[in-house]
Amino acid sequence: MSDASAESAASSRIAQALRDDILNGSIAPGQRLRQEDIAERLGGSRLPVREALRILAAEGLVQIEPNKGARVPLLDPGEVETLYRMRERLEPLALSESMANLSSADLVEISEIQRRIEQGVDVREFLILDREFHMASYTGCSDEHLMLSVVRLWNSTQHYRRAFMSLTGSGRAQIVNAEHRLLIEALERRDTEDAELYLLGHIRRTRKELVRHPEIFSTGS
Amino acid sequence: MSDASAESAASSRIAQALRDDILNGSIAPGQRLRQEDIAERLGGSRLPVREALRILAAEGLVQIEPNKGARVPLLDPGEVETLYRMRERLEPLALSESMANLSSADLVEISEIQRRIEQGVDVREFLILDREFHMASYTGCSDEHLMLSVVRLWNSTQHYRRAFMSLTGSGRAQIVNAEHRLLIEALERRDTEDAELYLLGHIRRTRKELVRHPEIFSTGS
DNA sequence: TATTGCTATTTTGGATCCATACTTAGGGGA
DNA sequence: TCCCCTAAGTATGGATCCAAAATAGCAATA
Repeated sequence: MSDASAESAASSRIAQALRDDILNGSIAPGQRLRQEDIAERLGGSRLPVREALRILAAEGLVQIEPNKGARVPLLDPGEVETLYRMRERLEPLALSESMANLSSADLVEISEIQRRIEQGVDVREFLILDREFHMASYTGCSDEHLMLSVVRLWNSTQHYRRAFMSLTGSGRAQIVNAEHRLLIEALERRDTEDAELYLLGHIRRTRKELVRHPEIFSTGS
Repeated sequence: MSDASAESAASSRIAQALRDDILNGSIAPGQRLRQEDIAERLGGSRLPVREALRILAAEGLVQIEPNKGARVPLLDPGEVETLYRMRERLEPLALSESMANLSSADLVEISEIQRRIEQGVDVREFLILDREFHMASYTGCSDEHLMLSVVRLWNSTQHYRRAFMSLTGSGRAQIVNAEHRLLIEALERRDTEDAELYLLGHIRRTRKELVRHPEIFSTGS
């Protein structure tokens, strides 16, 4: 996951390590990130750690308060709901920008990811594959600003997606699979309008499910 | 513009100074930002300058390449068009989130800004007032993520807005004023649907005008 | 016993110095 | 004359040290 990019810069390497830790749940929201601890744990001095924290702050993965240090943001239900509303608006745009450039090989890969989702239903695995599925559908979108915004939204909500899945199990798998299948079919028909609509519905339904489970947001650790 | 915020942190102070310079056009897109120059010009050592550049990179005002330093991004027409499409999707959302919390005093202030726009039509002044107008309409939106995204979009496109206005003059002032008036009237009626629609149309029409003037993007400096 | 104020420790912010990578100018060869 | 290669110069990345701010703990008083 990390050896593909040029591993030269120390700050990038540290940022990548912290990013992984935050996204896979090793570092929980609300947790404070002390510069010296990170420097000792990941190697290097405190300076590249500070740069790394700035990089992550730009991605919305940590927030920095002057003289108080960095911590993983702890979001309330309203904030997550707004982040999902932003996804509803931006991701259909990313999809429409992507569709014209999607090769048939891309479509095959998307279908392959969905096939794997329908086989193994481990929560941890689902989170990874579901993200891969949607990101694969955006591979044709070459605009960096737009894709960075989309990634930011996924990053910021990753923890609450995992909390939701861990809580409810994979009971909603059938619905998700149906939505993904409809999306794939629209992509194969090259129907931008339908694809945007299915994607909007998919995200919106997920948002409504999330807000019905406020217990996700209890600081239970 | 800058003495209101707490002037304590050096990196924040430097970031604010650079932000002003970039947004008002003193530093042009494509221009390289040498750390030592900035440190000497604004006071302090190179370290807070590096932090400041990271802050600005998070806002999309500069881009940092490893071992190659920071420069103001030089966008092509396609990128600006996509940024405007993002605005079309996100800003109506920010407006709808804002409207429920807009006081009548807020509405008065918005009208006051528009009144000033219709009086003085200097290009530099228009850019400031137009931005104030729209930001004032979002004051009721308390979501930081959403507002940060909106500000990022305005920042990234600021230079091209100025280039467009400088080129075409204020010939389109009548259309802009009409659109602003329609928006204000919808806000006063507390009609979220209409307000979103007017705002979408306003941004979309601006986008179409921008893409009709590719000469804005010629690197004429 | 609870609260408030002071002190000591921890942690972040900033400055200076060194190493490394890029840039550019100059010279040599085809 | 043009291109490429080399080397000097310049700019960024990183480490260590020092200063300032915040946090936590302790004590004293109401």
